[in-house]
Amino acid sequence: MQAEKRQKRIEEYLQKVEFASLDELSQQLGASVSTVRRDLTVLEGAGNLKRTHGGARIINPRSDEFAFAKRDTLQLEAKEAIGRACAELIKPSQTIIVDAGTTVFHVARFLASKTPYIVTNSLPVANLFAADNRIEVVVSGGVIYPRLGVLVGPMAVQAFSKIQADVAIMSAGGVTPDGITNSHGLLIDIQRAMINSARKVIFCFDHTKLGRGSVSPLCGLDEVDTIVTDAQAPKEVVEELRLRGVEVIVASATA
Amino acid sequence: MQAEKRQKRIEEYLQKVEFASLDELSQQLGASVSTVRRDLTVLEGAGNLKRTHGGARIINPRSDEFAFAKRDTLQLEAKEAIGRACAELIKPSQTIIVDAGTTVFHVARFLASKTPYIVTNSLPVANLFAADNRIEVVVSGGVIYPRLGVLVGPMAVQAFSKIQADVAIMSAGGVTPDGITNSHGLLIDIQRAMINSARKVIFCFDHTKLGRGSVSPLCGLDEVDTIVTDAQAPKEVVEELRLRGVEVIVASATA
DNA sequence: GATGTTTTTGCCTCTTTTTGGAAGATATGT
DNA sequence: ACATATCTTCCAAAAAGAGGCAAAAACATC
Repeated sequence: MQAEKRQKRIEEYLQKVEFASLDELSQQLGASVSTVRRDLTVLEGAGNLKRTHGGARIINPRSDEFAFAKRDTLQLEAKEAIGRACAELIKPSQTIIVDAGTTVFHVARFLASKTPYIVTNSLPVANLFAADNRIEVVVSGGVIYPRLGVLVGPMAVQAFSKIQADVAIMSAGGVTPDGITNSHGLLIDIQRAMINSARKVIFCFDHTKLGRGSVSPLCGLDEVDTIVTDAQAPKEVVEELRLRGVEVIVASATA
Repeated sequence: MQAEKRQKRIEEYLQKVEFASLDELSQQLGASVSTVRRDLTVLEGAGNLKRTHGGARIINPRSDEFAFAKRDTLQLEAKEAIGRACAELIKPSQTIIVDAGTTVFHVARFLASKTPYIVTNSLPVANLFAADNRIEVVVSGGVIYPRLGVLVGPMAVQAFSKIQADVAIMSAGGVTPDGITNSHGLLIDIQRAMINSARKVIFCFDHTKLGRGSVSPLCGLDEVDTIVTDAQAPKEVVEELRLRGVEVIVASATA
């Protein structure tokens, strides 16, 4: 792996765990301890890290598990596969609600060819289509939730309550047979408004989220029409979801 | 495959993943590593890439910004001077309406230190502060007007009608002793709402806009408190504006 | 359509950089 | 103070870059 890539992954990893030992990092990156040591020296010079005995600590801990990393190389293929598969479910010229979150962002990337009418509260998604004058994009109002680039608050809720859409493409913290959960309470109201305003509800989950629960309940499976996930999804969870009447699409990672 | 096409694809690919190794690119393009190496040398010369050992990285990872922010080197110094001068008029923690447009965008760049509370309908401005969790930014809803990255339509008008701000920082197509005019009819309703909601109205005009008229009238000079312009502004127009009771600040281009 | 020229491409070799490990020095905890 | 763990420094191996060269492709000319 290349030095830059490795160093970026060190930063990303530390962003999540705040502190990591050299062995841990070495294992995480598949590089030797010496190499990690050298990388840390460089990164410390850049100022984002602080080395400690036996490891490193992030200087500015913004440990937000959902932080939107635009260049989220982690599981990029899986997310692209999900994006492609989910975009295929959309018919041309439909009105589509697009949720925030990295997984849904990757869906949006494949939507352009459908010339959809898009309603979103995600700044990254809005930016994606902003320069494209074939596509009409409505941005909900709201307060920017930093790092995520989502618009939240009553303005956002109201914006989604007032509309009618063909499809809502959404994501959340986790899904179990008991329903879908999310960790950000602020988002729940908005997502509920999205679900209520859409005739069809599609959720996108990468495999790490299947079978996983999160803090706040968002909705039951009966409110979900389709779930799109990637090929590494545990089969038993997929089966369980299908038994509950949800259409589950497993996207294969073909290029 | 042709060199140009290949190089374009390299850029596109790097746009997605930020870094890529030579092997990765070679495989992605179906060309040999040597060829990719040569392409990267060319692209690096063009300035969009930076080569690293074993791969390459895009130079400007914030490519989601709008075209205007980058290619706007025209009168960059003048606009920066205006931006700095205008930002000085703002007191810490004020509520500020920030209009769309390149000139105002440059003001926004200097606002961060005032930790203002910002309300805007400009996506570029929203993006500017999206990652900064010290600053609260409210985005008006609306339909994206492509190319400019402005949110327009009734949602936007309503958003500004409902609020109360300390200052509105605005821009328009031109200003004459008869008043301020703008070319985009869609924007007029929104700008009028901004003016009505703000206790103090500041307009920023680079010198090319002084004394120039545009299509639709926006407001009279009596509704404007302050105009900020750059050092190349024609003196007679500045005088004329001052005679009509407007405070005119001429920003000097000092770094 | 054939032929000669120019450009591009892929491979080879040589040099430079990076990597992983080992040995000794330094720090940490009991 | 001792044992252990961690850091620094150095070196050989591996990976990557640079430049040269011949084959292939593209281009131009007739």
